[in-house]
Amino acid sequence: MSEYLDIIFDLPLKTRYSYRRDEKGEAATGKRAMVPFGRRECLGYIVGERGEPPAVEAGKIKSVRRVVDREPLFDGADLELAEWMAAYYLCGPGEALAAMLPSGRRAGSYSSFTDEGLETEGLDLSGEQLEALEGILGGEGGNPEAPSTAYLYGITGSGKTEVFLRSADHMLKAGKSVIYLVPEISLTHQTAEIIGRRFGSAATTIHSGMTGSGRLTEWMRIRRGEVRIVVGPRSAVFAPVRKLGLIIIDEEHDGSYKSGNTPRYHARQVAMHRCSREGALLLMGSATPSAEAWKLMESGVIRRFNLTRRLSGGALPRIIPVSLAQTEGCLSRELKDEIRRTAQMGRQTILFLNRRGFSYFYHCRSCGFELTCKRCSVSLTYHKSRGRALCHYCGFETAPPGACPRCGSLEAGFTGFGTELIEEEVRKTFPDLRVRRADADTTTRKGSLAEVLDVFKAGGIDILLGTQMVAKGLNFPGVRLVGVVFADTGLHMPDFRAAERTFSLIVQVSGRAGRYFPDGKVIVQTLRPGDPAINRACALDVEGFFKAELAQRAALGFPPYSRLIRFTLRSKSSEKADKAAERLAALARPLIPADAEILGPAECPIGLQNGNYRRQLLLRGKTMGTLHRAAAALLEAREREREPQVYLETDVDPVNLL
DNA sequence: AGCACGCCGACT
DNA sequence: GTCGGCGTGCTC
Repeated sequence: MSEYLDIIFDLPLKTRYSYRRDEKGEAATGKRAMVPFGRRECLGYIVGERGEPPAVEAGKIKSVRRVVDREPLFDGADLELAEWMAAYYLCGPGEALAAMLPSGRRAGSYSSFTDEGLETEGLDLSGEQLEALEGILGGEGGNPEAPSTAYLYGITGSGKTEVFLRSADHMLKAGKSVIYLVPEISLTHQTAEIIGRRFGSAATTIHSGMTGSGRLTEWMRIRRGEVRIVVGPRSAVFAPVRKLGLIIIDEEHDGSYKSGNTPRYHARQVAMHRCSREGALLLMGSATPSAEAWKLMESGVIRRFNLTRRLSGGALPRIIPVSLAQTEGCLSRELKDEIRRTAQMGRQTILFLNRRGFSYFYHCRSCGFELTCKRCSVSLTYHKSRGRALCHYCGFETAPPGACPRCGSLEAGFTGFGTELIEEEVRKTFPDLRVRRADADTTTRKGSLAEVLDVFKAGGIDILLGTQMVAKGLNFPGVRLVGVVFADTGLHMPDFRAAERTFSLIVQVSGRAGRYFPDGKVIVQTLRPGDPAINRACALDVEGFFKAELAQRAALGFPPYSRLIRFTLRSKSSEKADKAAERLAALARPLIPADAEILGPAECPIGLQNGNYRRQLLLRGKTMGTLHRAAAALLEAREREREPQVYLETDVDPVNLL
């Protein structure tokens, strides 16, 4: 009966293409097929079947080569989700579908647990935990048929995981399925192990590193309802579980929930959409929520549950901000003393270096003045080639002052820190201690990070120098001291989320110290000892931080008080990039509604990457609806006049503005 | 995104 | 005289 199949591709195309099907065939929707497309063979997704030929010349219609799958990979609900994603993230529906499916892109591989779950119950819950659990599962009016969004806000070590597990258990017992999201890399494995022990063969993990021949198999098991709890990183939000009852987002603030390539979806956004669509509960948790989540909690849209006490006897560490202003080099007297003392006690130190790279910011050694944009309140970045300081949001530029504009001191200028420098100094200062570095550069080989961490755990390292990767959720009982070498790095990023990231990083990192002893210590080195974000982090004052931060965001009109869509232009030629950016802005101007505006075009904070010159244009508006319409119209207008050798990337709700 | 078709410069 | 640059248009 249905002689034709409608197919979409993992390409930036909106169009569905119709093909004559091979045989009469059985149901094909939801399967993949190899088809001739242009002058090549492509794998496409069958999204529909039709009896009538499509409205194109009959001669153009080609035939399906072969249908690849025996069973469908996706159903109508999945397709609907893909279509929603395409509209929301301004990509092709096929691209969205490809990101959702296990075979598409690098969506990760799946592996199941074989043993039966044995540890059905964990420890007894504390009063706080119990109260939170009841509140979460009860819903506002105690109505489980109208679930909502809940947030478990609790300090590190306060037992969020156990509440997550109990919530999951509750849903499983009610016959529903659960998706449990964890940040990429470090946490996946630990959590997967716990879940595997607890729920046995009803559970599955998705880990992103491995490749397996049977990775579709687990996907199919989930679809058939044989697996009812799935643990994994952001792509696991698409797991095709039956009767979705709950999505858990652990460490909700974590940046890895936002995809770095097209479609640049945010797992939290997708989870919200899925949950409201499928009538499921969304449960997030963190010690340092994102500003977005915090605002929603304040306004009551998200129900908040607090965990305020650390379990397992560990006290919160003392967090001490230390000024670097008078320090030669990068290790303060206080930090050196404390490292020595810690080593003498036979315990360990983690020195935390946040991201390296281009933190060249204008700083006065005398009065601490820093050069920022008046309009955007982000650091101005020095541009060597032209000798100017620029704002990467609005494009404002100025000549860098020779003397400090505030106090007139000549000890002012652009400075920055590098990781190699720090490592060298640490080794020189402590020649007798065992020092190891664990960052992206030194641990590129798979398993080499795990090796370093194992050695560290076994006590074979005195000082671990690490980046983000050691900050997340890892527990090392031997650690007494955590040193944040230069807390300001994040603050100097020309990004309106700089303070939020810095704050959350310090709080998260401090959670690594003294988890099992009462004498944990954290030293936070900074050039801005008076900085409110740093001070509030040291005081673990999350409420105070967000009160100030949200007021600031509101005043400057940044998220969560507005929405953003970012367009990035890339080209080998800086002239072409500039021209394309100007052209894009010109196209955008007449399309922008009254309640929205264009920021830029400006050079991206990372203005040259891999030989590509990068420019950006931001669309900012009160609501996403009007922004979406403008952005869609802009993309359509641009399609008509192609810019050669210039690539355009679209990012809805950008998290990183680098 | 690919991939071919097509129209202008320096090479066996 | 051709090889090859990359601009532009299409893919059922």
